[in-house]
Amino acid sequence: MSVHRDIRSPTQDCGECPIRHRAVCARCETDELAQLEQIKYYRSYQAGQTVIWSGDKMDFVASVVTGIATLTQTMEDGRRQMVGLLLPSDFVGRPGRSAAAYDVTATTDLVMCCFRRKPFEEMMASTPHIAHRLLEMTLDELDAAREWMLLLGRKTAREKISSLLAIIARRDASLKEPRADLGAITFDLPLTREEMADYLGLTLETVSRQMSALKRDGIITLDGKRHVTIPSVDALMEETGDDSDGGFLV
Amino acid sequence: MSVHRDIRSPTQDCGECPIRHRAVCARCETDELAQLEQIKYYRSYQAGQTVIWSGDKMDFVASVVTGIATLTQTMEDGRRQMVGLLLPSDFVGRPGRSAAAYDVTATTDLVMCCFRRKPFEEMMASTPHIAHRLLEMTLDELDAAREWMLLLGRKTAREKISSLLAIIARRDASLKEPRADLGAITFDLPLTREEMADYLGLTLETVSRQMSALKRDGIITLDGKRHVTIPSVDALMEETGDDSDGGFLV
DNA sequence: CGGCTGGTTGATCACTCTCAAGCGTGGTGG
DNA sequence: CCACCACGCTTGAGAGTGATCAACCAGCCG
Repeated sequence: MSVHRDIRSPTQDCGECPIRHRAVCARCETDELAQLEQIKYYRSYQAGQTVIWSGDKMDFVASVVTGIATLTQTMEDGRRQMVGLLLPSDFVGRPGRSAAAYDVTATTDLVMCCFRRKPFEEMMASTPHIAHRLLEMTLDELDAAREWMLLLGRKTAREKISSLLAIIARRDASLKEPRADLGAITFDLPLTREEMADYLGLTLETVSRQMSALKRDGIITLDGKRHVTIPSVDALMEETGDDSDGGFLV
Repeated sequence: MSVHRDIRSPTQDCGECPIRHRAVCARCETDELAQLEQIKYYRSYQAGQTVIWSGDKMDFVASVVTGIATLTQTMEDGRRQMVGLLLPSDFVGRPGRSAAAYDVTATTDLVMCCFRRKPFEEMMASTPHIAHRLLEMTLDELDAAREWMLLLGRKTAREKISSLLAIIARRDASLKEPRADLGAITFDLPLTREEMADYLGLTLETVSRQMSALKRDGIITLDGKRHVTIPSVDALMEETGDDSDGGFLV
C-alpha cells in the first residue's frame, strides 16, 4: 500500500469528465470550461484518509469526481454526527469562507477536481452559469438535509436503517443503466457500520442489530458484511416510514 | 377576533423596510429595488394560521418581514419534525419549484413580502445581486441545518433544550441594541412546548420536564410559561454540549 | 501464531416515550 | 356571576427503545 499523501493526478479534459453534466460546471459553455481548466487540478485520496479537518484553512473548493466522501461534526466528548454524504458531482467547500466548517473524509478512494478558491470566486462573479448551478445544488442539499432532519428527529432505528438502504439503492439504480426497478437490487455498502451509525444518529451496535433484524425478516440479504441484496424494493420502502408515493416536486 | 383570511397590507417603500439590509434584496441597487417594488405585495397572517401546505401550488416566493414562521414535515402517522424556523429577513420558497415542499405556519402574527414567482425568477436571471444574495442565504441555512442535524442526532434532551434557548437568546440579543452580553438576558419564547418538541425531536412532556429541570438548577428563570430569563449565558452554554468558543468561521 | 479491524450478539441500564391525571388561565354561555 | 370548557402546560408512573458494557467471531496481515 502506498504512503499517506495527496496524489496529484494528471489534468483531464473537461469534455471527458464523468460528472460534466451534473457538477457545478454543468451549465458552463466551452469558453467558460476553458477558463475553469486554467484553475483546476485533481487530487486523489485513499479510503479512510482525511481530506481536511474542521477549522483548517481551506484554499480551494472542489467537486467529487469519483468515490465517496463524508462531512462530519464532532463534539468535545467524541460524539460524532455525519452531516453530509458527498457523491460524485457533489460540491465541497464554500465560496467566501476560508476555513472548513466540517471534517471531510474519504470513505472510499476519492478523486476530487479542485479549484483554487480566489480564482473560483472571481469566476463566480463573472459567469452566472456557475453561481446559478451552485445555487441549484445548494438548494438540493438543503432539501436533503431537511429530509435527514426528519429521519434523525423522528424515525425509529429500523426506519433509519431502511431509509439509508433505500437511499443508497436508489442512487445506485440511477447510476447503473436504468433497468426496470421491479426486480431485486444489489449493491455494496460504501460505509462501515460505524459510519452508518454516525450518519443515522445511532450506535454501531444498534446498526448491526437492525441489519440482522432486516435480514431475519427477509427485507435484505447479506453476502458478507457489505454486499446487500434487496429482493423487494417495495417491502423495503414499507419499512422506511416514508410516504408510499415518492412525492416528487418540481 | 377577526376572520380567517389573508390580509393584503398596503405596499410600503423598500427604503423603509426593516429587513432591507438582510433579506434577499439586500444587495440590490435602487433601480433594482424599483423593479422589485413592481412585483411585490405584502401578506399578513395571524398566529397559528397556515401559510401553505406541503404539496400545494405555490406561485410566490417571499421574505419574512416581521414575525416568525416554521417549516414542518409530517409523516403519515402524524409524527412531525420542524425543519426550519423562519425569522425576519428569511426567505420562503424555492425559485424553479412550483409546489411547497413543507408546511409553512405562522407561529406569531406574520407579515411577508411576497414576489410572484415567474417575474422573480426572471429578475434573478437578469440581476446577479439577487441570485448572489440568495446563494449566500441558502448556504447559511444549509450550515444551520447541519448544526441542527448534530443536535437531533447526538444531543441529549437537556442539551437540546439548552441549545434552543441559546439560539433564541443569541438572536434576541442581536436584534436589540447590542448591549453587553455580560448580564442576564430576558426574552419571550416564540414557540409553544409542542412546537419546541417538534423542533427538537422530543415529546412535549420531555420538553416540559427539561424546562422544569433547568429552572430547578437555576440555569433559567421562568415568569409565566413563556417569559424566560437567563441569569448566566455562560452557564447555559455549558449545558448545550457545544464547544465553549463559538467557533465562528469567516 | 498473534494482533488488529470490523462486525455480531448478549445482558443490563437509562433516557425518553407513552399514557394518564391534574393545574391555571382565559373565554363562553347560562 | 359563576359553571364550564378548551388550551397550554406540568407532573407522575410505567414501559420500551436504544445505549452501554462486554464477550466473542471472522478475516487479514505481519
